Amino acid sequence: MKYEVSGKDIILFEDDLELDDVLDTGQAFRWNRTGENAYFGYCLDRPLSISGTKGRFLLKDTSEEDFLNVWAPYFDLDTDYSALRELYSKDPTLKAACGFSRGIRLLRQDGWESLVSFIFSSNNNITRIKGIIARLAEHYGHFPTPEELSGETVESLGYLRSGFRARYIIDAAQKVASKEVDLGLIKELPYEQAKSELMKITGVGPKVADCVLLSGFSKTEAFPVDVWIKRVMAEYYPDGLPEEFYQTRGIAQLYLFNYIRKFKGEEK
DNA sequence: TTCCAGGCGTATC
DNA sequence: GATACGCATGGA
Repeated sequence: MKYEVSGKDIILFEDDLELDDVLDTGQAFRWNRTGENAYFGYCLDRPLSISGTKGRFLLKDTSEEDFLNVWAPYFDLDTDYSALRELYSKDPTLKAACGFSRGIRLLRQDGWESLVSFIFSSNNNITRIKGIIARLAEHYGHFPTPEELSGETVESLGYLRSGFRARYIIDAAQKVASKEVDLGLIKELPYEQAKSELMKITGVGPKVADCVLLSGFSKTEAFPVDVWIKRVMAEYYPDGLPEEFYQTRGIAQLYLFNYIRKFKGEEK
């Protein structure tokens, strides 16, 4: 990880990163494009303006402490994505996907924020998901805690216009606040058990659970299967993904998802 | 008007 | 355990 401190800014040097590939592809829903290769957004309640491309990035008005404690983990800067792409390139489809969007990384988000976000993602589109989460954070003046949300009702959440998902969010907040679903424990549990725990929440099925485990709990074995990935699997992997990718197949999924959606999606 | 959006819960077999 | 269907909302 290479970086320089420049006054109140951080200059980051990272070849395996493009902001459009990580902040605008449905991994996280709290980033808005402010210009070419420039975004403003949040990790929980920590704001950031970030811009740059082709190996050089500017993180504005932050501190070295926040960079090392918040943003370096968030952008997964300790993981060697060149090595991962080299591994994936043993497979022709993944090789094409890796070449298509080289700037992809896994965003390691907060577990609770990730859980809320992906519950809202169910049978929804990215624009609306972002709108719902923006209204939620604006309403509270910060990203609400499980305790705060557990006191809400379907009626009191009406302003979100989140439809049938409102009751799912309340159920999630209540179970997390009461530790019926212990997010601290989920971090420690192996993938399969962690998935079962999350699925105790109404509105969390296999796909949402995998998204949350991948993004919110760094379980890279989690492999979210949505309609797009179903198409990839049917067309390219009728016998399943090669076993050698199992441990990091969630990251492989990010490349495949972006590839099929942006590239194959045009053909429809 | 109809269809769809990074699914899930429920009923039914 | 597999399959069909409804679900709130809003954009195309």
